[in-house]
Amino acid sequence: MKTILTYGIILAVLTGILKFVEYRFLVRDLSTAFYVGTVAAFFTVLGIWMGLKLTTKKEGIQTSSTATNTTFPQLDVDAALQNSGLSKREHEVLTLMAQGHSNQEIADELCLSLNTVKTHSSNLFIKLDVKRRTQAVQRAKEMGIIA
Amino acid sequence: MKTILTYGIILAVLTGILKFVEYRFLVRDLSTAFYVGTVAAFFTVLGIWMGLKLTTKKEGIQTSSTATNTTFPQLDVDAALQNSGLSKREHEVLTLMAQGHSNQEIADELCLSLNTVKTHSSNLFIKLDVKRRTQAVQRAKEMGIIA
DNA sequence: CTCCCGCTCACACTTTTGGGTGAAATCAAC
DNA sequence: GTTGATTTCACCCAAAAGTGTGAGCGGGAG
Repeated sequence: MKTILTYGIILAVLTGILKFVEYRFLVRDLSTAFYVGTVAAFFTVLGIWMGLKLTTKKEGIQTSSTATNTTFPQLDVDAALQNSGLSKREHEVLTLMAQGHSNQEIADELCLSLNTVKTHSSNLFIKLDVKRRTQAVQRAKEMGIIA
Repeated sequence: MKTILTYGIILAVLTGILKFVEYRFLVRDLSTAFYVGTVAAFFTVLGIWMGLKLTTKKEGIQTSSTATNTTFPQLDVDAALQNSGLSKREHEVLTLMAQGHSNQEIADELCLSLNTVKTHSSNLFIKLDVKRRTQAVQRAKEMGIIA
């Protein structure tokens, strides 16, 4: 969540830099091909970097469907949440649950009470129609709603 | 190897498209900002896609064991058990554990006492260096010792 | 504005899980 | 024949997990 926001800010800053470079381009009359190629290469590298960061960051946020991605990863996450029938918080709990964390650890990482985590887990168990957390992880992986 | 070549070809094709778009840009006199922004966004998405493809390569670890052997099937099983460091019973408990069963259910299916299942699970936790059953399932799947 | 839903938390309770110790039988190996 | 690993089980205890109820709060829909 916070990371995506960070990437958004970085992207905005880079767009600003782009404008500046563009200004210099118009003034100094550089080669158009060179300029565009540089921009393309730069943003390709940026994209690769973002991809690396998003995939290696504790598995917490996954795009999960690379083929249909046309804009930004968070839209994919939202779509995954909606078709899973789970709320945002429940999905977060489930994700950490699948990483082998205890309820207490989940509570600490999400800054919640242990009771709240229990409530979320109970609710998502009902929604996933399971009785234990191991089954929930299994089901979630089958449905592709977690990494 | 082949993937890198594929990406190179894709990149070359996209560069060609870029040239074409550039030509259209010079002819039709579109907005420079819009054009550059489009290129930047496009290559950012491309980069993210490449990053995802390049990083999510080694997920599919095969368990093998079943299809290859034609003479002595037990050798495969024994080999899997040995390189996992688990005993036969511990592996059975782990397998059922990964299927989301409770200790009581495992005890029923293996015709064991609940205490025995607990003993086996505790021992396999130590051998897998984990503290919870969810982590054990995770680790076991990483090691490819269960389905 | 009211109602519903999601998020939060508490409290009490049961079940499950995990840790520790001990111990008996078996079986293979040295 | 002793040793070590495995399998089996018991008992107790603590922690974690799960269930049920109730309740306050904030946002979005009607």
